Amino acid sequence: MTAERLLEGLNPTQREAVAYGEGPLLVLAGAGSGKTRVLTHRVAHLIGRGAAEPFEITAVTFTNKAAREMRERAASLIDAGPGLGGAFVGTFHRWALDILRRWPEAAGLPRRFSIIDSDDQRGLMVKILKDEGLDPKEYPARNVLSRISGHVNRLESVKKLERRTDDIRIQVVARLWRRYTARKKELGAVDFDDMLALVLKALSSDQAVAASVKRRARWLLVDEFQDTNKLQMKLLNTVLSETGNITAVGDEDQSIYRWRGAEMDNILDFEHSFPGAHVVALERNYRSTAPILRVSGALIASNTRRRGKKLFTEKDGGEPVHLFIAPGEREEARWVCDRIEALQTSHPLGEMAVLMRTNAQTRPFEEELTRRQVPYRVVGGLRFWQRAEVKDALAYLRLVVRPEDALAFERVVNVPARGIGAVTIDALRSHAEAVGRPVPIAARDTPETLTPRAQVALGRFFEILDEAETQRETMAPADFVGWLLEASGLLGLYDGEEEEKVVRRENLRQLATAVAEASLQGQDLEAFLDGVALFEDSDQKTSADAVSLMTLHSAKGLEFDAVFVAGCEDGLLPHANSQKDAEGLEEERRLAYVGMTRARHRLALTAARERFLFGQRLTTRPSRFLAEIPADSLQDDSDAFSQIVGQSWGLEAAAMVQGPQRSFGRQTGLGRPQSTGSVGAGPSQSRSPQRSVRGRPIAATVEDADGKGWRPGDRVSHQRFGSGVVLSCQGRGPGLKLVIYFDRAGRKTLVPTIAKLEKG
DNA sequence: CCTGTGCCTGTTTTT
DNA sequence: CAGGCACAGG
Repeated sequence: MTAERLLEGLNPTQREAVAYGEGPLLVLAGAGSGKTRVLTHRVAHLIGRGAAEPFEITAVTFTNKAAREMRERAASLIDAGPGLGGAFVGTFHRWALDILRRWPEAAGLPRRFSIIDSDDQRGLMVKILKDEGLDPKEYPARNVLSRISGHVNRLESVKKLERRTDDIRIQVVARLWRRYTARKKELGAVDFDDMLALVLKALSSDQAVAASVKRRARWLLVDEFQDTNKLQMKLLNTVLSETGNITAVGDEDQSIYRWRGAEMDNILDFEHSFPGAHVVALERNYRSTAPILRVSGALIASNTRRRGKKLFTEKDGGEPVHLFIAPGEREEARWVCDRIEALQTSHPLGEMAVLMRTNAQTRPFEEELTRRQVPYRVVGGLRFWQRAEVKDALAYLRLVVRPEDALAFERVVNVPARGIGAVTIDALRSHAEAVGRPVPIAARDTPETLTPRAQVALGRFFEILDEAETQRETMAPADFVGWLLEASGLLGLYDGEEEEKVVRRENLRQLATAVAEASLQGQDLEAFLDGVALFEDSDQKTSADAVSLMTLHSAKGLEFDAVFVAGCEDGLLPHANSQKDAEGLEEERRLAYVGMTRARHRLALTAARERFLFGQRLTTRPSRFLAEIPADSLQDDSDAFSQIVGQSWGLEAAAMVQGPQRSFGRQTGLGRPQSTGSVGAGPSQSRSPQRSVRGRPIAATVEDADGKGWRPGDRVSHQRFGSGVVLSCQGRGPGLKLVIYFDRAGRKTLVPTIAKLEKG
């Protein structure tokens, strides 16, 4: 397409962004303002007007989904085929991995290195903790790892940490960090953070590498800029050309990865970091109706950390945003499904989505949709590649590709069970250490310290691997995978007709299919495994006509005709773990905003007054976000009872969410007060609505030292932690401890008399 | 050395 | 409710 044609059909601000010349450019792209359009057109326009050769363009995104879309759309504009004439369009991690695979030695990596996922990371850290004799409760592996990750992403060194001699815990983390780094080096493995950090290392240690990468990044484009962290920012700065041709596209209102190190300052202070930067704001929204924009705009206006922009639409009219407050999560799902079925006549199922804060929330929706035989798909969630049987199969493949892969070896040397247990593995490890070689290589010596039985078993295992090596030469990749699944005995593990086994066999079959597809696209096994490590989904076009269920995080960048944001309850959205500081709360608000702005025509917000949490039925409270939306912008579809209740539960109550909160039964006078001062299972308890737990025994009341009765489900308030709900009671009398889930502070265990707990 | 059972605890979001 | 983990028995 010619350069002029590319500007046609764009609005003035879009055109300005697309046609802008050299130097830093920040495009503030509100939700639905044509961000991808601008990005892809800019890529095409750079080439079309002769400013750039395709291979001088590097465009990075955060998700594979976004990368794929950008690639496809750009390809259709520049008619250079799917290869984009050599332009790089992909995720940060793919970009990094390409560099590391090409120049591993510049980054200090072995020629063949492997990538470890978060499970592997955890496994390594657990071992290190054991080794150090540390209490895993005091130093949870995941926690330690996320702290390390935070340091890496903030460009902080171990040395800096070690200087913090005032804090023993920090010292411990520093030591663990060192050991973790050393362990990865031994294994020839890199984690996600390493990928980016090591590219930085390669760029600074090797001028030739730096020159090559920089040449290809002469025009640098960055999507979702609001989610970049310090490390990524440094990386961008390092490869940036002298003319500073960076195009950053983003929206601070959609920054949702603070927990992963995202620095909103990168977008808020862009002009400061890149002097002379040109800023274009895209505020015209093409996606949503006016009511949807009004509601989402009202919500996000409560945030303080923003540059501030106001989206507008030229579209008139539109369905009002609906609100539905259900008695429980089953009813919530039922209502949503009613709506979905009603909308089905005018919208394809693929254009509808139910969005929620946590993955666990999909359950009732899946059940309800299944019952009604409405096709759905869960996006993200328990990932295909993360399933145990798939990871086992991948471990075999990794061993074939990289025989020295110790992690893969240890994972499957005894899968299926061959009589190689912990004792044998330990012996192999010490032997490996003695000869100074990786475990899987050293294990070939079949050391005599092993029991005869283990020696034989190990021999058989290596026979399989050896044969695999020969088979691989003669077979097509997919056939080879099929053969390996059979020969390894993995498939045999799931013989039988039980549901679970059938599913697992099916998953393994799908893996083989994925390999076949990859090889059709010219990928060999190595490339396939890399793609898997980066979570690149093999299912290219999930155009299936099915309702989408997914988290708010996964929904970013997508759009649907109809969107349901479910679980608008305090502690869930905003999530209890993110309410400790104002920053966390603002991010939750952005998350809700992202969800709402996915909708084109219809948006509904739903909540449940009771919900299963920690295996118990608990009374919930409304999301404070509901109170931040003008009531006249919402159409309350709750049933008559819920509407009365909703007045206090849903809207007014949310407004006073900071203060002490009474349970809904009391406020409305529809239920009886909950066991105030009364002890034992009196009649009042079984009559109040939230007590009637579906077919489950009603928890007994337990007295504290003052004779006050407590039991699971009671709402309580605490001076510091605010309000919450009792999960369980331990002991009685003076020794009574209550496990409480606080809406804001999360889970705590308290002695009621000491903590001065109050009811309500 | 493997497997099964029962207890316990923890539950956010993802490249 | 679920997954992880420790322990006991085969």
